[in-house]
Amino acid sequence: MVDVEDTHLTRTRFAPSPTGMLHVGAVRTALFAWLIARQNNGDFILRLEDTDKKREVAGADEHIMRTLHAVGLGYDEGPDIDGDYGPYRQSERLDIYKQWAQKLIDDGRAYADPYTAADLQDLREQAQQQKKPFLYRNHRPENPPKWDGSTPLRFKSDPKSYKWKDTVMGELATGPEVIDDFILIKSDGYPTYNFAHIVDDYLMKVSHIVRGQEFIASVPNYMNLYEALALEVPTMATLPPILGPDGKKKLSKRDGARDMLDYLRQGFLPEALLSFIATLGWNDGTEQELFSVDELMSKFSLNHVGRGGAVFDERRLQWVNGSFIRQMDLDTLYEQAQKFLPPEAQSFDEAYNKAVVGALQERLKYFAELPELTQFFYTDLPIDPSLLSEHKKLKKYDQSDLVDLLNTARTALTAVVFDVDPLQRELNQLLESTGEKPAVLFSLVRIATTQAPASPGLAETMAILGKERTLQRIDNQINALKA
RNA sequence: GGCCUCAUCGUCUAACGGUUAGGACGCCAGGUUUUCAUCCUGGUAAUCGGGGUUCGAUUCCCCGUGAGGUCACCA
Repeated sequence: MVDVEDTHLTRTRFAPSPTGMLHVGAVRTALFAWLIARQNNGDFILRLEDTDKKREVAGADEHIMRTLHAVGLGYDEGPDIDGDYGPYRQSERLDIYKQWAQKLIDDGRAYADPYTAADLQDLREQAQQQKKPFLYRNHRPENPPKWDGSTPLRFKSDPKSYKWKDTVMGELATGPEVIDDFILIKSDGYPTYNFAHIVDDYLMKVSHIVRGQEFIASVPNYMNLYEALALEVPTMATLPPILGPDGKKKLSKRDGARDMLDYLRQGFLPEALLSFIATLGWNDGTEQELFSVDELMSKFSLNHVGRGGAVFDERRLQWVNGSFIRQMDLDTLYEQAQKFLPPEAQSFDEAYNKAVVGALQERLKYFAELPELTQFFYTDLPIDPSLLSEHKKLKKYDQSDLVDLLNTARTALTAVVFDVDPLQRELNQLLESTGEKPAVLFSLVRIATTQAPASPGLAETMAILGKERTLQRIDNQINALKA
């Protein structure tokens, strides 16, 4: 009995080859596939396409799995998560491909390639000289030898026109001239992507194929093979490229395509990363700019994915990440940010560190900025005379005036409870009693207590630092000024 | 070169043929009793070109132009 539920189940896959790290482009492909599966209560599969032993990079498989988990794109089946359709590494499915290849041979739809590499090279050059595209099928051998696995096995194509619908790209059409006899199994016994992914997608019951547009030119050939194998063609969604900063070429390592884990290591939030990446090509038609994972889940649609390439703009990512940081509650923020605090933070208690993180929440773009921004909370920085001498207001004051001002402030502060509100009140009081503008008085005290070019609000900063250290630092500044 | 695809501010993008072409990032200016940041206000800036179709084209069609992809025993 046919299980109707089962045949309609949405199953998507992410199928990288383990040749290196995962960058934005790959993660976006994974994200979209993951979203479709999740919104339809379906399954998301990770399949490792490790059929090119020459390009394979040791450890890349682990790296890929780690990245997906870290970024929150969990999969239901994969090399490290058992499912009913494994194994999930193509190198472990060689027998399966052989069987399907044999079926094609038996049907007269596959044959041994008798040419040497040099032969092929010659044929290609001939074609090039005639300014014609090279088609292997024009040189299809009349009596190919029986395939013994020592030579490539080729698909015997059936050239024809195709018209198909791509969920993202729309109606697509090509003529028979793009159909050719491609290699199914290489002479090393491994299948090509072109063959293996079709077999696997069928066996793994994949319903939607989401992939980059570099494959679009091959789709007609895939259709031809699906026909030869009498398989139903899954829904196809072809994503536009993610471009480098020049807005032309596809983003590459050369122009800054970074390992997704780098962003995590730098303190970008997984959810911010996903929100940003999703809007590289997709939007929900409204003016919403930021999306939680739940919102992506309910709002995402392949139909709203644009067809043109999108430039990856890291400044926008920073803004997105900062916005997510600002939305977090302090406990969650602290939990994720604490490991980015400078090493000195270890000798302070949690309440203190949490207060520091809280003070920075309004100005953080990503956590790796934390050490630099919080230095003065953890160590007494040396007096930096340039902070005063280059200050646009303070540089006009005599050192003795500054000393007087600091002394006045110091005295007033001595009697205050070091909490934000009392401190702020006292500071305001000082403004009145000294008749100074905040730009003078507050700047002076702020510089004295932090020795940093920037810091959170003065009252908040002093409250965290505490009375003892604040007064000590003011004294240090006074002494430096007197010397 | 053949084939396929794409084209709105610098960038991400919105606009079921009718809008002063909208929003966001960035940048600039001003504001929020200090700095940096946040936040608020304002400003800057785009429909690749040419033809059609239409009362009316960002939108539909054609031709250019530009860009990208592909034409592997890589995926």
